[in-house]
Amino acid sequence: MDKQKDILNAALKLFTEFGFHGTPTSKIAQEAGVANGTLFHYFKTKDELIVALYVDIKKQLGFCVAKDIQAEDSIKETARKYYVAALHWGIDNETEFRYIQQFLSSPYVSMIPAELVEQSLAMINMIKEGIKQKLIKVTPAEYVMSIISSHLYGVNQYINSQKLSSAKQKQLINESFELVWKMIT
Amino acid sequence: MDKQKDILNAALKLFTEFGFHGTPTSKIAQEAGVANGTLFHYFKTKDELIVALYVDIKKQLGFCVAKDIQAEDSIKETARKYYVAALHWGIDNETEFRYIQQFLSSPYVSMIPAELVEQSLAMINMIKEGIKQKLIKVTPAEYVMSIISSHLYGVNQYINSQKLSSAKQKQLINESFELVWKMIT
DNA sequence: TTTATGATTGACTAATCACTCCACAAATGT
DNA sequence: ACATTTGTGGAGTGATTAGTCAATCATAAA
Repeated sequence: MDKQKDILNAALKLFTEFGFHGTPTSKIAQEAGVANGTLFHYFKTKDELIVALYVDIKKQLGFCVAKDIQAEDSIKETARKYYVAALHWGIDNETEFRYIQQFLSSPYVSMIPAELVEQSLAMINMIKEGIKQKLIKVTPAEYVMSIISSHLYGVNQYINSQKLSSAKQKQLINESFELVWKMIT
Repeated sequence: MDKQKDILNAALKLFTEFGFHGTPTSKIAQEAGVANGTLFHYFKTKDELIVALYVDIKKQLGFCVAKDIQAEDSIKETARKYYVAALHWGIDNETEFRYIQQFLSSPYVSMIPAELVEQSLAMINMIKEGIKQKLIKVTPAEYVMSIISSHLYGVNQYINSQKLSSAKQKQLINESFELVWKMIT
C-alpha cells in the first residue's frame, strides 16, 4: 500500500525497458496504479524521480554489501566479502544493476546528492589500509577502486548474459575475486 | 561542408551533454548550422540518427584499433596493440567514448545493426588462439573478452577523471596492460 | 461535530517535440 | 540548353508531455 514504493518500482521497470526518454510520467503512474497527480505529489519533477530511484537503489546495494563485514576480518577477507556480496546482489537484482549503469552513463550523474558520495569511502579506506600494509601493490587507491569496480561490472555482465547455473555462478564469483586479488597484490 | 558530418558532430556533443531525451532534433540542427528539415533528409528519424552516430563512432574506433596489427605479431603483442590503441583512442576521444557507454546502457542497444557485431570477432578469435596455445589460462574466450573490455573501460575512466600528464598516462597504460595480462595468463 | 491536514484524483494546459511539406537551389547528366 | 536528381530551408502540424489545479476523500485531533 506504499504508493511511493509502487511508483519507484514502476519507474525502475519502465526506465530500464524504454529509457528515460521513452517512458512518460503518465505511463509510470499507470503502471504503479496511481493517478497522474499522485506521482507529482511524491516527486516534484521527473528528474527528481530519476535521481531518487538511483539513490534508493544505491542505498539497498550499500546496505547489502556492508552487512556481513566484521571488524576482525582481514583486509583480504573484507575485500572478498564486499566483492562477493556486490556480485550476488547484482545477480539477484539484475534490473536494479542495469539501472545503476544506465544512470551513471547518463547526464543525470551530475545530480547525485553529496550524501551518497561518502558511501564508497569505506571501501577506499580499506584499500588504503591494504596499501599501507604493503599487501596491495598497485596505487593509488582510487585506481585500484576503479579497476575492481569495473571488473565487478564486467563479470556481472558476463554472468547475466550467460545465464549460468547457480553452482557455476558461485564458482565463477570466487575464482574471479582471486583473479582481481592476484592482479592488485 | 559535409552537413551529415556536421549533424553527427552536433548530435554527439548535445547527446553526451544533455542525453537523448534532453536534446531535441531542432537543437541538433541549430548546433550543426543546418535547417530542421535537412537533418531529416540525412536521417529519417531521431532514432536512426542515434544509432548511426554509434555505428560511426564504433567504426572509427575499429579502424584505429586494427591499423597497427601485423600478421607476424605474437598473441601477446597483438593483444597489447589492441589494448593500447583502444585506450589511447579513449583518451583522445573522450566524448566519443562516453557516447559509446551511454548508448550501450540505453535501450537503443537492441537497434545495433548486425554488420557491427562481427567487428569484435577478430579479438575473440585472438583470445581463442591464445587459449589453444595454453597461453591464456582463463576460459571461455567470451569471459576473457568481458574482463578485458571492462578493465579497459575502468582504466579509461580513471585516466580521464584524474587528468594525468601525458607521460604518466603512457606509463599507466602499459602497466595496466601487464596487469590484465598477468591476470588471464 | 467541527476543523485541520495531507493523500489522491484526473481533467486540463501550455509548451515542446518529432517529423512533414513544399518551394526552391544546386549539382549532375544528356 | 534542358531535364532530372539531390540537397536545403523553414514554416507548419498533430501528437505528446511534464506539470498544475481545484476538488474530493480519509483520518484524526480538538
